[in-house]
Amino acid sequence: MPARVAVAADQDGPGGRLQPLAEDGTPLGEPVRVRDLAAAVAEHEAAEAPRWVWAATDEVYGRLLPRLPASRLARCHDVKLVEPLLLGQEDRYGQPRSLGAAWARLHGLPVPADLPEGSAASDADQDTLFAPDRTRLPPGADPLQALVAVHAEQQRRIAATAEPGRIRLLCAAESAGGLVAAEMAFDGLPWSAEVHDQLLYDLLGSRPGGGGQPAKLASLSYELQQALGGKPLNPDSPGQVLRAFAEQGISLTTTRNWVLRDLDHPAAPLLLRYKELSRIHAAHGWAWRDTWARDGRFRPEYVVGGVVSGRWASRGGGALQIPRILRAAVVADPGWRLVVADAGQLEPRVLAAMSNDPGMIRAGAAGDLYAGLAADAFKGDRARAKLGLLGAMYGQTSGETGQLVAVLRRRFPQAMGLVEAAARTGESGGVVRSQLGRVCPPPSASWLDLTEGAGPASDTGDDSAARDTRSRGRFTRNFVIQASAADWALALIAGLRRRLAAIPVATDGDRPRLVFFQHDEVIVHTPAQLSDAVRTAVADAGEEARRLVFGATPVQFPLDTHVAESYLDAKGGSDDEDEDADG
DNA sequence: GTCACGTGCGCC
DNA sequence: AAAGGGCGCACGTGAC
Repeated sequence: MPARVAVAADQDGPGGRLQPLAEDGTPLGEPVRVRDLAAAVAEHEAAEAPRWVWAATDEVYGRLLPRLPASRLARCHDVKLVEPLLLGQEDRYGQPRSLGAAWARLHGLPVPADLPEGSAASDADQDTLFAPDRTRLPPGADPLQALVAVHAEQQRRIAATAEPGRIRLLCAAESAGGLVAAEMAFDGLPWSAEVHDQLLYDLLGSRPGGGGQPAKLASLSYELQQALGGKPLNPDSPGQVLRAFAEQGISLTTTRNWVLRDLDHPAAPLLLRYKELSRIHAAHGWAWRDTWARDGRFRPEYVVGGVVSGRWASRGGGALQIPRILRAAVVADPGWRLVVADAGQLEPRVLAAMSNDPGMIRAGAAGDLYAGLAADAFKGDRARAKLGLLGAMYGQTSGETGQLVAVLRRRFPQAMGLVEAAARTGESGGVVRSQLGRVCPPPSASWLDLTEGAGPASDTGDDSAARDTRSRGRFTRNFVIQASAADWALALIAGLRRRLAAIPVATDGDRPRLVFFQHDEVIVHTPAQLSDAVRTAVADAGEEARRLVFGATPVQFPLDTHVAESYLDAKGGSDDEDEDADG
């Protein structure tokens, strides 16, 4: 029985070719041509559940999904997701990642650039040197043979890394993320047009015809204009707003919210309200829904590995920035529930686990890590403890927060030592890694030019070289935490996906589905009667992720899990998810 | 008209 | 007090 099977779909039509492989990528027998690729894949899956090997999950699996049984596929190896992880291991960061690029490198041929993500391949691919699909193979190359060769090479490269076990896990987790992303795009997030409409009506008034301005915005805009002297004013133009305030004798340098909140002038609250509503109208209004949330599902596109830290990015619809107020529109189907789980205080817990700092471990053991920190070092002032710790992880050094960081440095030397070592590595031009070994990008050539000889210790002032150096330090400081949190989250969704698939269901259509993932939070859409099974799956997956990524750490990564009909209800009224631990 | 950029704000 | 990391998106602005 093959451990793996490589898949190449035909350019058009439902057929394709399969090549059984040994675990190390060696072909077992001859490739098999099939007329119905989805049926053949489903048959293999039922028989032996191999790890599927393909050029890119979003394309191959995305096309198979509609024709696969509801049980879908368990595991894959995504060559295009794995390639940049391995390039990072080999000090070759940033090279093109397509199958064609990897194949060209393997053969010492000119390497094709990656196509811009999201563009239709046929549009962007004006040159005729490479395939019209996104594999970027030259026309002479056989896609299946190229896939088999590149995959075997990737397996060899994984084995050649310093810690093959970790990198193998990282590659598997990233590939599993590809499966999840494709399925979430396919299944969509349940979205109630009725609730969304009601929200928009309450906030903005009736939907304007012809894309005009909603009534509430028009009247706010008029009131604002009157409050600022009565001259015509576009509230969306920061320049005009600043000039209008100046004419009222108020000198501002920016119109940011935090400035306006402290401003004692009748125009300030009007402008704040205008900004709030106009943003909802522009970013998540009727036009947004027409485009992204049709037929009861919000279907964004997720970009696995779209952030260098391993976080996902999204393309279109702002999937990872759904405003809190609109979460009321995320509503389960009748008879179904949303199981919403978020990992509270994930990043400080990651820091505690990575650094093994005894004080931080103690602080987290009681449940609320910030409160524990506060009891230990800030006379119980939780807000200051939280501010200080976030400052330490983000690189804040100035102002009051800088002093809080100094307190933390004395009380939690191991934890602070870890982030500060990461910062120093970055400042001196080095790279840092996540817990599973994801490598951060090296500094750019221009960074090296600019900062040459201008080490942070030799700061002569606030010249741009020193600023760039510090900025690089903040980036690497944060990278070790953010990227390791992403490691954990990927392991979480991979394990959760596997457990959800194992939950027995009455009928095929009634399966729990992972429908949302946002850095440290997941939503599962499930038949109501399976809610408890899903809760268990979430908790078990979190525990498994902890063990896989952090080994024997005593640090817990508790998942705050709620079952509800709407996302808003599940999240409660807290305006700070870190505070959820309080109640 | 398109494009790149800056501003500002949503999320983590 | 406003020199904290990572994103995506809409808008205004200025260059072409």
